[in-house]
Amino acid sequence: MSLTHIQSFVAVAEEGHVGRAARRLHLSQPPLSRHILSLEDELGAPLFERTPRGMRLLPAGEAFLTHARRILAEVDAAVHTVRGVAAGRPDDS
Amino acid sequence: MSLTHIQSFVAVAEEGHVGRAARRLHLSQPPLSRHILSLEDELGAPLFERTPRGMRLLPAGEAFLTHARRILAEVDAAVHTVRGVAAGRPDDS
DNA sequence: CGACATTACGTATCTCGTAACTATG
DNA sequence: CATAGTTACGAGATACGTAATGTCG
Repeated sequence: MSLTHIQSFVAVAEEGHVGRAARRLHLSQPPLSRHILSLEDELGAPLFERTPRGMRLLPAGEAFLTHARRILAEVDAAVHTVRGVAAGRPDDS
Repeated sequence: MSLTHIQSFVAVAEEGHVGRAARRLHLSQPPLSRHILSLEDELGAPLFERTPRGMRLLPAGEAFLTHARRILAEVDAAVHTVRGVAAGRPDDS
């Protein structure tokens, strides 16, 4: 599992379509589709239901989405905190 | 930044040596050293002070360590939650 | 057949490990 | 000169994009 896969998952969950999420991420559909499949494979469970209209979150996907957002937010916070501390600002982690 | 880099950082922070952390991660020194350098490059600030005895955390590194542990714990929680939900257990995220 | 996702496949990029190098007490 | 980290470099693994292939209403 990589941060890239997690970002891809969040984009697909929010857009409901692989194609639309791909445009948002400046990526083509196939790699993005592979990110999701690889994530599902690694977790051992499907996260989306495939419909002719696109991708709909399954309960496992909803659960993962909550954590995924927290992970990405934490990464962001880490970056900002380190830059702040390195610049001499007090640590607000 | 990747989860691998973050795991590498935590191992080096905890061991205080690249070489020892590399053994713990079943990796050789050079890739591990590169993970740290690449992290520092991406964050725009050094995280460790290099001493003849090994690596000592700088304040920016201490700040990053807190977040890094939180990120890895959150990833772990995500995996367990998804597996639980997929197995029909209620979501305790 | 239209609107999607997925698979095939070749190329570019990344990442590893071995070996060589650098630095410091 | 011993002990640490870093840089060079070639080989194997990854990940991209284009094109082809499902799949389902």
